[in-house]
Amino acid sequence: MDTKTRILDTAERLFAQKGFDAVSLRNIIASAKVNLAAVHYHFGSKQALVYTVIGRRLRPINGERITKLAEAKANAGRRPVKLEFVLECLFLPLFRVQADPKVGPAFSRLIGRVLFDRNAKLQKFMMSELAEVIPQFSAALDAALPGLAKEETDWRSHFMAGAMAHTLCNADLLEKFTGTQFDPRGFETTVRRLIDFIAAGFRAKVSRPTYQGKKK
Amino acid sequence: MDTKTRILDTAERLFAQKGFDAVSLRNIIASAKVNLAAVHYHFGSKQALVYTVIGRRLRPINGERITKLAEAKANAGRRPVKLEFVLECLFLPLFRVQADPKVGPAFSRLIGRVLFDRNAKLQKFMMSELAEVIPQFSAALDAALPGLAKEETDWRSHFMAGAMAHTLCNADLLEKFTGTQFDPRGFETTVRRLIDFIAAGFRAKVSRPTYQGKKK
DNA sequence: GCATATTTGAAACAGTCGTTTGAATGAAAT
DNA sequence: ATTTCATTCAAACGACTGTTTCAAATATGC
Repeated sequence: MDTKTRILDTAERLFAQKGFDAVSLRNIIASAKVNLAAVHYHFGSKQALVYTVIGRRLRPINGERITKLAEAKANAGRRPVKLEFVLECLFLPLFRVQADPKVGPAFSRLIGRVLFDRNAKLQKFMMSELAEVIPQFSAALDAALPGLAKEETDWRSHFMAGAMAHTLCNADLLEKFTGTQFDPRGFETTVRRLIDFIAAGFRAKVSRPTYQGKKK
Repeated sequence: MDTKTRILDTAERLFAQKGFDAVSLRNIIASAKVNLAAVHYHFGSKQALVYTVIGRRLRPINGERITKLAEAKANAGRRPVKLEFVLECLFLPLFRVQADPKVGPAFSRLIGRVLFDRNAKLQKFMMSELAEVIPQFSAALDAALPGLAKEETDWRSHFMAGAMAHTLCNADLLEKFTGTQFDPRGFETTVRRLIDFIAAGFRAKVSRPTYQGKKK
């Protein structure tokens, strides 16, 4: 395996375990058994390495998400895609990499971590990576939830993002807090549980609606 | 104000903004206008400072959570406490500090951040701080959800934790992703929205139950 | 084979990190 | 007034950070 991908794979693994800031380039090159300068030669900077690590996996995932949603739209005809199907298009491509032996559970952790990372540049990068996905799925959710105020849909999408990110990168905490153990191979079950939960949350009755006039 | 609390307040604010690792002691002492050695004099180490920052706010919150749950139990008599009330006991004490002018939105961000921080020692500290809260609320949730398998309850608690943490510490992302803006004073509305969503999620029908024999 | 790129290598760069030291200060107690 | 204690201060410690430099090694094209 060439130096470049050895760096990428090792960085992915270590970043997923400890986070971007906690892992130094020297940690990576020691584990990957390459020279320190190789990182800057191939990637230019640590920041660029981070982007590359994220991008090479996230781009295909986001592509698959959009393809699947387009298929679902085509199958649904004029009717909106059912909420559960929208969520499946969003979750399955992402969680499937957990079971991919070439990738393993490392990357999905990493993605969850990015969502919670407070780094202006990293957030900007992530936003640009999601530039297609967000509006498409946001529209699909709105269509699947007729009658729900946009503000409520937005908040519930926010809750969804939190549940998803937490499930992705802190699966080990489930065991720690509750004793129930996590099986990364059974990602279909995880996604099924997540969809059950999130879909019901989206469909929940708004108990005390916000006064409409408050919105500016 | 004395040096010790000035350090604590400043550290809390900066930690909430950028995270524990991203903020150096020199950042803190510069902003707090105290001497560098004062941190080690009063707290011993950065790690101990982190624990103190978290503990001084989290302890009262967890106390209030348990008190409120005990009250709700007393009011409910022999019947289990309604799910929404359990969630309210869990969320309200935590989200209320957002509106406290003495505390501000900084700390709630910080708590959300801790949940997602991958630091073995910090996680251990957090577990010890939640040693009372977790089993009590776990039992209350189980009681409020008769018939739901423990494994499902655990997973849904996990989803809840993610949604809660994300809402606490990444409220600004809501605006970034959706355009809907966040008002920290309206924490009751936020909690109401969160409870609507989470309660419905907990009550969702299990679409394809896991084969019981699989559990080892 | 030789010249030309491309890729690696060891070493050093300037900077920041948490922590420690020991002297200077302040207030309180005798 | 003097001793005693708690607190503050400037300075330095060694270790680590991302990045750069430039020579050595390797591969590529002719």
